[in-house]
Amino acid sequence: MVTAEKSTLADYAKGAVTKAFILQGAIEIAGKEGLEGITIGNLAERVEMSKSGVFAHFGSRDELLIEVIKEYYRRFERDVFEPALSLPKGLPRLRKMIRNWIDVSSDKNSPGCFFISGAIEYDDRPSHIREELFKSVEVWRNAIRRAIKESIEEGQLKSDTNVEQMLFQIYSVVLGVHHDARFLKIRQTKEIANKVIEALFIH
Amino acid sequence: MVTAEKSTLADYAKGAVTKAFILQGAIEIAGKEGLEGITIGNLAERVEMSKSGVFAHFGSRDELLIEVIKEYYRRFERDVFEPALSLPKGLPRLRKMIRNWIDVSSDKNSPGCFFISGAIEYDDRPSHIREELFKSVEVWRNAIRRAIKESIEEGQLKSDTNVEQMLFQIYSVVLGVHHDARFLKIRQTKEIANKVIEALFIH
DNA sequence: CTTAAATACGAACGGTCGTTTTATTTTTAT
DNA sequence: ATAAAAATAAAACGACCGTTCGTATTTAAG
Repeated sequence: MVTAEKSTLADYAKGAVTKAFILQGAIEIAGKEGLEGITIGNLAERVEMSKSGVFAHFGSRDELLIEVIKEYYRRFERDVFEPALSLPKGLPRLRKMIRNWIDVSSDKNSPGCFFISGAIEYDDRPSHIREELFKSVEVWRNAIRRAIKESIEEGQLKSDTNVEQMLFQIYSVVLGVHHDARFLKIRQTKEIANKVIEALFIH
Repeated sequence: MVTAEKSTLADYAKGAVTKAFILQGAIEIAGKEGLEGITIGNLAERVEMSKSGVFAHFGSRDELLIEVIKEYYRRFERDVFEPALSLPKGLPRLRKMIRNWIDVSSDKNSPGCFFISGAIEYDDRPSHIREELFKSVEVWRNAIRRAIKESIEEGQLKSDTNVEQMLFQIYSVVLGVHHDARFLKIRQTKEIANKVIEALFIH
């Protein structure tokens, strides 16, 4: 028998494939019910496995949630950050980052931005989950900081621009988008938000 | 016997006093764990009553949460809105409303703003609780709208001010305050926020 | 003072929670 | 093909969930 099939994608650990499938289900649940809405039970039901089967992949619910956050972070990087890298440093790239972020945060068919919903869920609850979330958020905030600074260096933002204040304003607008689009279900949210962002860059 | 003690505050239904005490405990729990963090069990423990004793005052957990939201709304009105009414119509009053709101949202010793945390908790979950929350938020947003319009009428804001955009910007800033102060625990959040608000009123 | 109503309690219900243990099946490597 | 290892399942655990019921206690009214 020719056993020369060495390392296709499929035989690269059957467990890893299942795990990815479970994480996908978990992200979908968290999109509707929040990270705290993920339970071993409803997740097992969604992926059509036994509770113990799901559980065995993670060892604890905390570890499961941490892996969910890590996976979400990877997707966020892929969908929001990396596509902006094809644009030139400075304002074009910063604009694209924000626009992608707004799209993710307002799209009712995506799970929403876990950085935002998670920040409220783990406001006052010290835990490993909170720490993992905090780490992801900080990486993202640093990416925005860098883009702001590059925009200043390129002469596209005023040289006396307060980076932290600009970051606060950008972050606030996206929080506003998340709120108005998802909770209040206001349709023209994106349009208003884009106007506000543009005004931010003109002054 | 002289039974002429008609209606002091104390004998005005013993049950109402207990109920208020329970709601106070519930608000404290929700401040730390969110509205969904309120359970009959942990609430009963906090107020040192039996589960059934607590339960009897409300008839269902949903009704309990709805009453929590109503009570929170009353306090919000008392602490945030009403104190601003002593200032003249227009920008002074609007400024005070926002300042009070920011104080409530950033103060780590208060339960935080349920309008904000609740909006995320009940993003995608249709329920009576969501409806009650939505109602409260809308009343508050209308109060802000009115104050913005009065500021325009008084000539303190430009006559071509877009009310909905101004509302979006104000709401976004407070969302940012909530986020940065409570999740990120940034200390100078209030200072930055106040600068941003002032900039909003100058242009 | 007596009595009816309001209030609170304790125990139990069926469920779901996260987790553990034991056993079985499926995949992988020799 | 066979043995080792990985993956999944089934069942049960104690804890807590919201809720119900019957009973005791406390309060208010006559």
